[in-house]
Amino acid sequence: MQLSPDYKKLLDNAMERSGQRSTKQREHIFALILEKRDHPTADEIYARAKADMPTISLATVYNCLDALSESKLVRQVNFEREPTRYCPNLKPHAHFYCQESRDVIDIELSEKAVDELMRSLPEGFSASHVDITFNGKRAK
Amino acid sequence: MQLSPDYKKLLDNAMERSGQRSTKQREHIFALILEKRDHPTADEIYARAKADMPTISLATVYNCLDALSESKLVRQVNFEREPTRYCPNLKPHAHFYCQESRDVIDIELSEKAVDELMRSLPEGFSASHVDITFNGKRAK
DNA sequence: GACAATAATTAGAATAATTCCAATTATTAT
DNA sequence: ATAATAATTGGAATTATTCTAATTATTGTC
Repeated sequence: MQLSPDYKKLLDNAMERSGQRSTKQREHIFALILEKRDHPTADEIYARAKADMPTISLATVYNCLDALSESKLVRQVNFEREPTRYCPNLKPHAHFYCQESRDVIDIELSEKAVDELMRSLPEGFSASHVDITFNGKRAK
Repeated sequence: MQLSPDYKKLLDNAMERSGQRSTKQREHIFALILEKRDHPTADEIYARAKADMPTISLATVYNCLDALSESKLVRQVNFEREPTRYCPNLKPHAHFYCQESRDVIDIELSEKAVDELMRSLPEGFSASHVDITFNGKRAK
């Protein structure tokens, strides 16, 4: 699990911007999430992380995920009564949650759709981001 | 806490449709959620429920909330690392989550916005419902 | 209205997800 | 190299939710 120079720089900058440090563990977790973009939970990330970094602790995984979320390199995604999942797709997008398989799929959104949605916000509300989850089944 | 005849009928029908029974506890919980529409958690609902029904148990609260969710009388709403909250607003709407106060406010959506969003779903995906959460701050 | 069948309720134990803690180690700035 | 600060670690603690087994309520049938 190796972070490309570009992503390494992205991480370093993001950590700096948010007043946090860029550590081996944070690099490793970030690389891991970027590698297999399947919206893993903290536990799954912990399991994967230990393969290359056997001494990492679950508390550190949570800490790294917090650091990455805070600096906006990953997004937290929540589904009904499921543990939080993590997503490194930084483009505006929605999630489709398949109620059968529990798989999560990124759904691209048109600018128009996002615009129209933002227009729904009344005066006095300002949103930093909007989470959109489609719930349903994927046709076979 | 008394359910109006109309809502009582709504509950009875919904329970019947979903093959569940209409009980005192379910009525009480439903009435409670309808009364103060502030998106309470299961714990908050438990606390409120005990005022009029001191012997109700937390397990029953969860059971009632499941029954109500299953029959589509209330919606479950999830925010980042917060316990599930419950919402009795059945009209299509989004939620605004104020990151300062942790308040949740219902946001009405235009048909156009919902349409445009639904159009974003590629072939082969069919959504039964879509959850939309704006995250941000409410201007003073 | 009594009865059997079934489902819901209850209290408490169990589990799952996340956070906290105090000691150690790593990173950063000087 | 040093001091200051932040991150990591393992384990304990906490929080949210689910499970369990015994009791009670509801429903449909006679």
